[in-house]
Amino acid sequence: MLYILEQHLRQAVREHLARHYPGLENLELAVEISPKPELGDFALPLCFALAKQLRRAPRAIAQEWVRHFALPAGFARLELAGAGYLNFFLDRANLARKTLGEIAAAPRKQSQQLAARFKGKVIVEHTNINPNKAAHVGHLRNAVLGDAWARLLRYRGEQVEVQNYIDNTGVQVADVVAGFEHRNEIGFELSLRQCLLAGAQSHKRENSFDYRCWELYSLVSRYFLEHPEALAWRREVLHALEAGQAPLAEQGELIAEAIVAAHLRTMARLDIHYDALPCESEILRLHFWQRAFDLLKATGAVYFSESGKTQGCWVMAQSDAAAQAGQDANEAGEGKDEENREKVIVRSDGTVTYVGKDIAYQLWKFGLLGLEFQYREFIVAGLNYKPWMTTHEGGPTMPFGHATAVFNVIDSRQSYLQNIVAQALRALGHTEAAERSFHFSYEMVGLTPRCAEELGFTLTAEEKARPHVEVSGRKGLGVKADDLMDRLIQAELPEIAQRNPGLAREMQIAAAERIAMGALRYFLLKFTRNAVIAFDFKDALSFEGETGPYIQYAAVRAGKILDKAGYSSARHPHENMKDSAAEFFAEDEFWMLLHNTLRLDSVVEQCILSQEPAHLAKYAFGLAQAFNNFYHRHPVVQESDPERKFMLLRLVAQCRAALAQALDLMGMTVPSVM
RNA sequence: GGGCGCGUAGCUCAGUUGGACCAGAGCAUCGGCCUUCUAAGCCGAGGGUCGCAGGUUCGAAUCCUGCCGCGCCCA
Repeated sequence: MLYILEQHLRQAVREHLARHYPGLENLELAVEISPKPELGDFALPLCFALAKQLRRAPRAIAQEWVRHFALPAGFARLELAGAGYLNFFLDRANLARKTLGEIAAAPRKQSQQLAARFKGKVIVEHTNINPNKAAHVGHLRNAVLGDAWARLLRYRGEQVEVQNYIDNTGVQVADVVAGFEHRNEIGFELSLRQCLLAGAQSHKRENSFDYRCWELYSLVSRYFLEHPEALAWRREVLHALEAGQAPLAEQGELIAEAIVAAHLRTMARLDIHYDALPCESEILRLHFWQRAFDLLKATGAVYFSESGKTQGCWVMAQSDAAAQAGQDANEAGEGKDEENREKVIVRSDGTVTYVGKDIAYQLWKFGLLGLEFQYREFIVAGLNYKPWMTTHEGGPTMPFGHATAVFNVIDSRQSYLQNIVAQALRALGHTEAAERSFHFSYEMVGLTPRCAEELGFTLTAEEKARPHVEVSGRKGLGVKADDLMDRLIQAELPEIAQRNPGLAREMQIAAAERIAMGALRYFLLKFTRNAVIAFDFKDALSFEGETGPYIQYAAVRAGKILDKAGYSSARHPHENMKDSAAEFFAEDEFWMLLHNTLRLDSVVEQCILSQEPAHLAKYAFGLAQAFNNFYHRHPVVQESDPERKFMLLRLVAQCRAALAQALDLMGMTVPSVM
């Protein structure tokens, strides 16, 4: 609600500017939430900017505003404060009557106030884990960020499609195929068949197929380091994968599918789902790449290199300035800096690089390739939904792709490659698509040296001195996603059992899972995207302070009060508030709390504009803090004045709803008990 | 060599497009609060030359320049 009021205020201010300060109506408008109730609800430092333009004292200008500005509906008054601040006060009682209960009891998937910005479909691509080993905590950050982003966009009213790209013909899968083929040399005891069977039959984590492959992958990687001649295995497998040659290609498919299934189950534990699973194998076999290559050649975006290091390769002209700035590729390339570089797209042996395939994929996402995938339902045991996976064996086409905007959730190390993809779109004349290709980048998750050692790895003195060490699938160094979730649940279960001894075991487990997943998701969302997370079990396993459970706890407490008081919004309709609202919300404490709950849409908008879900995390925590504070000061159920008690209950209901909504946007749920 | 990001309390991090009391939160430390709607909580205390040096501005943690340190990417 505050979002709409803010928009109305902006509109009114603009009109006032146009009428009384012609030529200045396009001045940037900063609208702030006032820090204290005495200073109103919104604050505008506008007069300082006007003072600069008009060369007059800001206070004098502010006085003119106080005299002449016509307040929009919902506002009570305007005051001048400080050296020239304009403080706007809302009509509290009026707003309370309108807004209490505005946030529905059950979380909404879409805001009533916010409208979509993009004209068509928005694709969010995230997760994208190489299907050759178990997911680790770094992958979790990607998926949790991507999922929260998709939820925010949907709430904003966007039509969102979530894709998870499967690189099933790459080096990483090849290495695992080679590992199984040569398991005797590298010292791995089980065959592919045995691993698959054991994984299907056993419930033990260590027997699961993705865990076995994690182990195998690090074994084979180490073997390659010690026996470089063995890299011939990889080349052989890679070739077979790209050509679709049995039996190696079949093994690759088997492995990749089993691992993708595992990843989907892992992510489903966090309530993360995907609409489509486009596979690299289809990019190749359905000749997506060939089409993209033809387009790139026809426009001269890529050319055959006749000499130098890149001789025999198809390359794309590339200058650092262009790659980094993105926009002005041509200008930068022709500047003084002659040092243009060439990015290899097709190697001299005819194989296409990852970027090449990525260009084809990106073109397809925008519907600019002129080719479509075929799909099959990807059925996974124990999964509560069926995503569509691309296939080369025939199947229906689906209305995937054809987006007007694309967000690629990929860590910041790949920003160079992402820029090349955007540059390729531009070179093909698709400037709009290039501008609507967003690299939703984030920093990696590293491990604190202490954490790495806890996992049984010995570090060099140099590594120990670093703030964090990099997770490495090749080294097998990392915290597996399922392990982490298991540990969180394991830590939580005794806690919930102790607090709710009478509760049925299944209910205890369900609550423990919700809390554990909430803790994990919040932990990964509270950092801003460009902060490196130095992972440590101590912080990640915490349930106190700035954590997901803290927020869930506040929501559960609020629910408990409402239950105890037998409150339902149906029994106490808001129209009946009458004058009690004015009296009640004259108290700053209550007003500030209501005000806080009404900020949700503004916060979502801020998240969208800055592409930063962490703002929502901070907001939810702050709201939980405010509610806890209120909770301790006001024993609602004991309140003797019935009119006041109803007002308190309405406020509690409002807080509960706002907390639940904020949690839902982060992919978290409110447990039934805590 | 080029590019991107970071540097804020002992530790981990926030800090909207520069703005109101010359900085906030969590953790950790210390001290209080459970016969009351759950103490996963609340209240309080200590703790910061916002990396350093200049500049722009009525006003800078925030913008510009240079330097130092760390991380990542490209060649």
